[in-house]
Amino acid sequence: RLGATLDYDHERFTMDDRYVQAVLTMFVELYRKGYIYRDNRLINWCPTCASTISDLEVRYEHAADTLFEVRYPIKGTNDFLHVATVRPETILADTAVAVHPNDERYRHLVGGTAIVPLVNREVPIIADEYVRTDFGTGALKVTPGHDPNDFEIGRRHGLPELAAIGFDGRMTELAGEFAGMPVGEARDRIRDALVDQQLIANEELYEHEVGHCDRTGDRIEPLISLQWFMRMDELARPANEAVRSGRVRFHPKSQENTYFSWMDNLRPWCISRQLWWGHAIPVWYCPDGHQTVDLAEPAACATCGSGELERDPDVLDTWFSSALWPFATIGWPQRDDERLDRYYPGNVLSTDRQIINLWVARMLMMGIEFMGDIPFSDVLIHSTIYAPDGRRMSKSLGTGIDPLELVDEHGADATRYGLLKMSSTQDVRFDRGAIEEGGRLANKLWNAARFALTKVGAGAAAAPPGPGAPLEDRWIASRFDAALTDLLHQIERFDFSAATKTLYAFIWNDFCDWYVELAKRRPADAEGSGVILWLIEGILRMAHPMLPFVTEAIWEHLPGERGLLMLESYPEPDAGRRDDQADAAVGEWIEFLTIVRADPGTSRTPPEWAPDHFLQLLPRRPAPDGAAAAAILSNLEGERDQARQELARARGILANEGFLAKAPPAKVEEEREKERRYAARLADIEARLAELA
RNA sequence: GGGCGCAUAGCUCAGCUGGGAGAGCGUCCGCUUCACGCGCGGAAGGUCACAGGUUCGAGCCCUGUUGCGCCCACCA
Repeated sequence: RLGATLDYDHERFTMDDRYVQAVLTMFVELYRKGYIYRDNRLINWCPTCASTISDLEVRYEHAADTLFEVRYPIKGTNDFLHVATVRPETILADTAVAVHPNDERYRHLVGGTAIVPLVNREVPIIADEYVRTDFGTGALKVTPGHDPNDFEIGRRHGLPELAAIGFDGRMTELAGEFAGMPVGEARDRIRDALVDQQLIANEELYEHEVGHCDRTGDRIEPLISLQWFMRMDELARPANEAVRSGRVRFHPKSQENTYFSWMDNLRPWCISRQLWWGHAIPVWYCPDGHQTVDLAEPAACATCGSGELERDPDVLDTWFSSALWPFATIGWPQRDDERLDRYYPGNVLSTDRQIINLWVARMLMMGIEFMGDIPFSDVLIHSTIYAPDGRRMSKSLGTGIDPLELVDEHGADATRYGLLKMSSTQDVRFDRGAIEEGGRLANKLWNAARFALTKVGAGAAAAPPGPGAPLEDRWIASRFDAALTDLLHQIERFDFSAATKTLYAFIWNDFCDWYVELAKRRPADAEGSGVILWLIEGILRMAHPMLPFVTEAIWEHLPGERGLLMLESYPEPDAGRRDDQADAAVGEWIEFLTIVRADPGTSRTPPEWAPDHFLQLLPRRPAPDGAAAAAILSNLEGERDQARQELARARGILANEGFLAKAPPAKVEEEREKERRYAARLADIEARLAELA
């Protein structure tokens, strides 16, 4: 509906057989290279999804919790070690208490034993650099099973990884009398129990950020689980380098920050998901727990030969399969598709910054790994469009706008133009006015072109203006080349908003307001009609990518046999069309006519060279009645005041010795010239005022 | 907590390496001018968030303040 020129013969769906094969191939190869492995790790668990979710799908939200200061008895003494926690329910899974190695307050306790309250488990008191001496009491309870930091500490010290909370969001058998309770309830009950035993030294309000599931909004439960992971550090290095060296460029460049800040701190990627829908993980297990990784179901276990195999029930994170989109869609891993050579690497990837890390970074890594080259050289991060009131567009808020409705209401060309005009290096609010502008421009072009074509004689052949062509013909050819040059630069810079402005100004102002108005008043002649045809062809080619439908429709009306405009080549700039003399002359005429239109009583006279059809644009002199005379007087007085202000400004600047001494000479001369000009104009106006008086 | 960005005409936004504030829409005043009233001509409208600083000169550079947005982050 938008007129996008896509290759509909090659649609690809992520679950197509060939695409599935590509995904499995990637998994198996990465596994064999040692990047993919299975491990017990702390993962982000969403209780409602009943699945792991990736770090990038965790949304942090503000939460007001209670920070408890809990007393842990120190074995063999009557002393207590105080630790701070917001999650007393995880006490049941504590396997150590940690302090900072340099913390004088606790140094004598390191190596000793603390007793975990309620469960009376004896755990070591350890020293770890991670602990902050200035937070809480400076002593940290270590719960490897339920906290990411603690998990790391636990791995460093070889601590057991216990689970007091299960995948159903309830307390496990480990929790003893609290087993089976939902986490929230358990927290209250455990707090009460601690109070009973006088083990809570303090409670205070604590505000912090807590992870929630991006989809369900559930509070994320960090749990230990056996999952598939992918090691990222080695894969990231060349992808990082590709952007660092400029082989891959982000537009705008500032978006590279997003990329680097993530790429420089990559952690293993948990790629398995406990979902019903997705690419199945190509791993089979035998009763003894050996795993066999292969593209298709193997006949027997690769380790023990057992024929009783069960497939891994998990599926892959959706972004795993997305990472190979640039090459798996055109034939990889088979090499039988010529498009693979022809279209890889591509050039521009256009996307939203939300998925720079989820998708762009991973396509770069996988492209380099499997194709040996970057998948694209330029990453265009386009604007995110917000609703007119500044809120995010979303279904639940009802703030979304359906592009198809826009196409119905304003047309596809208008919608394309409007979106291009709205585009920016930063986020924008949806502006229906931009789309309406596109609609008006399409309408204007349609009318102007059809009218101009009536001036083209039968059998005329498109030809650019020669040296002896009428002034306006040489002028418009010069302007066309300037506009085309600007437009190409703007498109190259991905500055589509500026490009719409260039196109609009050329079509509406130069072509319609001035050229057509001049051309239609001149006597018809065959030579000129070839120029008009040449010009219209050029304009249609130039505007076609932005306004494909209306330009194609006009193209159809051009004389002669022709194919589709969309198959024509794009026009190329030609400095030979530039004409300084025509630019200056018509420029002078436009300036003159603008002044005359604003003040029909002006004493200014048209330039001597102005031909007859130029003069026809002059406004008719107003009848010399009283009202008109008063209007002229008032206009003149306005002009006089303005000239006085300008003169005073120029003189003020020239009176500044610092300016005379330090400003560039050209600048100083510019101001002197202004002083002369406005002094002359002021004298002229005052003379006319005296005359009227 | 760290980082990035934005505050310019009633509205949506442009303003490149610092030299007299722009566009479109909206508003107001005129127009049956042989393409278009989705049009033509004209006009009004801005202490460029605030406070300092650098400079002959700042919307643009520096510092700070206020308000808003986004990204990243494992401080109990």
